[in-house]
Amino acid sequence: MIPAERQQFIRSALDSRGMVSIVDMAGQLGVSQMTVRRDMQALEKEGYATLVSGGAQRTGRIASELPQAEKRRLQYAEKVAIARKAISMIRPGAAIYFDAGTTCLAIAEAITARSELRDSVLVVSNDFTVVSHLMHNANCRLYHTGGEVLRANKSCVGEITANVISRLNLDVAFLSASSWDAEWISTPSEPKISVKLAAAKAARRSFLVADSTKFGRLGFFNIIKLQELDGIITDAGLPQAAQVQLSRSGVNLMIVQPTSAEAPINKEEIPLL
Amino acid sequence: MIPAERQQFIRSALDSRGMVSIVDMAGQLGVSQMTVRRDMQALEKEGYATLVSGGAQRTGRIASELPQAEKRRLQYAEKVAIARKAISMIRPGAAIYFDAGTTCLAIAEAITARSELRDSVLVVSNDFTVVSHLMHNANCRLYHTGGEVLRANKSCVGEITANVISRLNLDVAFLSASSWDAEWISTPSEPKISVKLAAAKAARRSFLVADSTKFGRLGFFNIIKLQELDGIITDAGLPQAAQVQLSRSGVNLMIVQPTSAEAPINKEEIPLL
DNA sequence: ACTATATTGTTAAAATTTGTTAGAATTTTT
DNA sequence: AAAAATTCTAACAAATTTTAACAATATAGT
Repeated sequence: MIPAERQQFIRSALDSRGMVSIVDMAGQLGVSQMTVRRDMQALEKEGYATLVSGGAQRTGRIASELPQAEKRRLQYAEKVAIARKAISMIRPGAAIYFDAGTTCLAIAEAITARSELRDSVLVVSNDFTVVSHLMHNANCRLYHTGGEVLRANKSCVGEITANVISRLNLDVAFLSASSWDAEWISTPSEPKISVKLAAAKAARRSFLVADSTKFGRLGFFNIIKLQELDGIITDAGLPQAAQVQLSRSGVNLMIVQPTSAEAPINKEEIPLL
Repeated sequence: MIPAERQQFIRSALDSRGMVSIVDMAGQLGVSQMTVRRDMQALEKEGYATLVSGGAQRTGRIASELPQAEKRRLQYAEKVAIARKAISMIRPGAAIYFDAGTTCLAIAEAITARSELRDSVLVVSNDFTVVSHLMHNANCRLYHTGGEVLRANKSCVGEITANVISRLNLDVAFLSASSWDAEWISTPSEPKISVKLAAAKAARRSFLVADSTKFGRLGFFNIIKLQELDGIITDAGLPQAAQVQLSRSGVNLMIVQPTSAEAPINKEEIPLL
């Protein structure tokens, strides 16, 4: 990966998140923090970002749009850690399905940081944000599932979506979930069921990727049993009791530790009048 | 492999990725890094790229974003006029297909300006920009066709796309074209053929919407005869001879007059997210 | 076939980029 | 306010990339 590429990655992260930390970028890009710092200095010189303690901030944006609290709520660090683990399941040239959601988006972003994967994989997704990201930041073969557009999710669901997926042969599918417990992945939304089922069936291996805050929540419809998946990737926030119970019931539980610190600390924002 | 061929390979890699590394290209092309470097120097001399550490970067535009925005400004008044006419073919509650392209985007924009249509119609499209616009600015039922993502167009094409469309019942389809003449709509891109054919077949009525500058251009593949469509909506720039010839051959030709009011002012960018 | 010209590969030194460290400065916690 | 943790700076070593010169190979013209 050449310097210009790395800086482009930081620019794109900056665009979608407003600010990024040095530790985070260094982890995702696999380079030293010093290198990231120097890249950010370059971005500052060209006026794209300004350095703040621990990272950089996109210029011409009000920080209160993406405050620290928001980021915590989104469990960003956990998602990056989950993404890092998920990436290790992917070999160059693999055919991958990404379910809708920010966790899967984090995996897609991680892919674009790896030049050996970025252009060799084949990606299918029902999520517009994921497809958009890969459309701009990778050169892999890329498919959208199509289907009925769900505005809230920026994704597609329903029979058409499931039908398209069911005709594919995939190496690995990453499923997201807004609710899961010791036994099931569930959802409140009926048309998502067939989509996730189709993806799990179409892929040789499928994994649930979901941060621990989603655990214990209950959707009205049960989708698939955890045992039927090839693994669950989640963070260490999962209660000890649940970890034991899941492991015992034969689930391949992968717990990741969010190493990279959170976003750079926000200096007090001066409200412009 | 001759030098010109190699440089073309690098050019196209540069087109789709914005930047490429020397090591990458040397590996893919099976030549020494020095040779790739010299090729890139040649590309730099002709102004196609600039050398950066470790590789080369496409000059000008950032990651293929300008072409789309640029296109949008082209023939803008004509497209708005065409859109106005197209809108008159749509009744509230209609099921509509929009082909890819800025002309169809203009129609979609026109729909969101009509409250009696905006939330009652059902829209299907293979264009991400069209879907994104309606996702944000309307509340209608909305479907994306899915399929293989064509980065240059921000749209989907291919067998999957055509197959999804073929299972629909549509009231009206608006087809775009980058090239058409007195007899045929044509395209240089093979996977677009089946998509347009499927849309024309799935819809009770289908129209070609294309500004007159596209007339007389020739794509390698002929797609569909103009007589098979229910109408052509184009602007008054179409040569008089062509107008006569088309009308005589039984084509329902609709000529619109772009008003000067529709000046191509800085139209805001549609967020693709 | 033979020479002239252009293209490609190889190498070594120069320049740049990157990683590592240790101490200074800053921010956060106690 | 002091202590602890983190982040920044600067300097140097290590790795990579660039440059430039030359040898090897290919191509074109006579």
